[in-house]
Amino acid sequence: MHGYRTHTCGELRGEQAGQEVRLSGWVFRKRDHGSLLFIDLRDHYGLTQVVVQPDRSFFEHAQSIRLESVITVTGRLAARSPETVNPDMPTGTVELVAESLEVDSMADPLPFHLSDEDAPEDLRLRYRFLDLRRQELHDRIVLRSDVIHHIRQTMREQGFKEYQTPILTSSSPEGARDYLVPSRVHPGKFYALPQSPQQFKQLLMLSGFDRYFQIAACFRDEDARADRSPGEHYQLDVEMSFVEQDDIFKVVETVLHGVFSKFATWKVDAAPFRRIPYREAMLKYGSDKPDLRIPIEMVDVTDIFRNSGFNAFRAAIEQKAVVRAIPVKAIADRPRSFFDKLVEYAQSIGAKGLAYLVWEGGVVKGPIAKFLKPAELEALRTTCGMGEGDVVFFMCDKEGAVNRITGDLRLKLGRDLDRVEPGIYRFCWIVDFPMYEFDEENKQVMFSHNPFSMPQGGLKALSEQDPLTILAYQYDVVCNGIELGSGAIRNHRPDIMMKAFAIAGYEPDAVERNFPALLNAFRYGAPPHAGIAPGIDRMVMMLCDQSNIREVIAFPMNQRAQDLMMNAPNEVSIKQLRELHIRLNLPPTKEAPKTPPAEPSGKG
RNA sequence: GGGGGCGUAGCUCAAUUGGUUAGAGUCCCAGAUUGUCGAUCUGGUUGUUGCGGGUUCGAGUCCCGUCGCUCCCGCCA
Repeated sequence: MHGYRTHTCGELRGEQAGQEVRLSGWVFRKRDHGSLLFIDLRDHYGLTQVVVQPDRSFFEHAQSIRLESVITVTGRLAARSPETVNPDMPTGTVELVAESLEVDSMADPLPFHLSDEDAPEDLRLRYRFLDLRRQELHDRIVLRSDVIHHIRQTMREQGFKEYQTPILTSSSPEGARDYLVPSRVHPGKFYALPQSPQQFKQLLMLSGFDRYFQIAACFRDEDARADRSPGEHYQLDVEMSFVEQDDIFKVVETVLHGVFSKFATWKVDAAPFRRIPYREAMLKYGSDKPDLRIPIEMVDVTDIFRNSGFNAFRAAIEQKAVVRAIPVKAIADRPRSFFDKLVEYAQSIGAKGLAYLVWEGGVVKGPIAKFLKPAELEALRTTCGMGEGDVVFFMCDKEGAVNRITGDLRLKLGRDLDRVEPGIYRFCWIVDFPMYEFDEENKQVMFSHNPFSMPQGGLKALSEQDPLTILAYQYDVVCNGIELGSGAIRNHRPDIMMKAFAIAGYEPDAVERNFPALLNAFRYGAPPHAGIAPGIDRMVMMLCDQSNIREVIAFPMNQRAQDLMMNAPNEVSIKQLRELHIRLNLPPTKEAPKTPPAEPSGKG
């Protein structure tokens, strides 16, 4: 007989009754009847009830075993009598009658209950190895593994091969903050962890590999959010040669539709996913990652208000403000407090105000109705599709502010009115992103996305158009209001790239210096290529219907980018620092600002 | 860097308007208990109310500061 187990804790059924079996696992629950002891034994696969009879020599020892200790039990598998069957357990028709019992590892009392959902998160993170024993989290990590496996399989089936790329590479000036790794051999020089394998995957295309994918670790030193883990995250990194945008879309639609259909119970939008130009998304949804489950679409009504009697809007429009309508069906019967609170909320997120009109009882009511002529009201009614009982809210401000605030209000209305379509994943592509945007802070034109994207119209557009009107072959895939991934048709022409960077204020030698490999490679025969990188963590998060990304990562860092279990980051020895030619220059600590800075030591 | 929320026993929570010695469940410890499956019953231990200061006759409660966690903004080509 095997030393630890003949079966797992999840597989025994009535058919094996009478057999001699051995199980190993954790003591999940104990029910001590004094002259009879039940132990629910748990492993990765399930739960099996062990019975210890009072005449066994190890009975008292078994009574004293603490929860979560690891034991090995040998005995005869017995069918339970009908009245003692537990229909809630897959193994509920049998139990293991212990003939011998070995404690492999006695557990200390736990810092929190494994059954308890509400343990404080810092405690869960510090004892993540315990937290991971909890069924829900355990299942999510298993699901993550299954999702990744399925993705690899689907990509292989579509003709892709997985290639690895370096983790220690060089820092590049664009994008997020880099994680840096000092070089011992080259004093004063640093490696950077890749923010993504962007340049490597493009180089693989230049090397002729044609169809690349990788479940790639990406490292960005940026602050966390609920859906953004600090430190590292994983992407399904994809790159293809000799393709057009639609080829990328088709591959991604196959993967995403496949994964979401296989692993989720919700319905999934059929491919091809809806395509929405960036400008249209910003107007209709106030966002470049619209939640299409909410049946509210904004409408531009600037022209109707341009010459109206509502002076507040008219004056603002003269100062280049726009007016957007948020039409909402069937809420005229809401109490006054509903509207007051919404106005208050709008102001709290930066709105100057929130006007609205109510179509009720055959007339138009609301704070601004008296300023508008019948023809203007009629125009608003038809433009916004208003009927009896409907309400339209108006927001007037500069376009950026209007988009941000109406986009926020749309999400809030959808949630508060319970109008988010349940049980479905609504996918879309956002396409035609602008190539550049104007950076108000530095008063200059900058890339709005990936600088390696191909501008629509190529060199001609770069030479002749106002940069802010140039679109890029740049696209995002979005699901239920969450950006799952971003990609682009790459710019494989050095001449176009130099021009594109020049517009964003980069001298040619600066471009050469920052991207030497890629630019150089482009001069030796570069295939047109394109790619994308959907986020794995976010995918799994959505499949589990979790709002926090830490819930789908086995060993996540906390919001301040600390691993509380491993105590990372931590101090290193002076010897290590000396080898790296590094001397610390620490800021004064906050607790004791008056004490002089400690000797730059870093012991540990 | 900025804003919001939270912080009471190992864990989950309670504590009237600022008013007695801060309670309950769970865990843990001891005992009882032969069919439970969140077993049950009896008894017991467990507190710098995050920390520091202030107001007050009196602070878990009010005020100020600070620390920690978290959500958001900035940031995330």
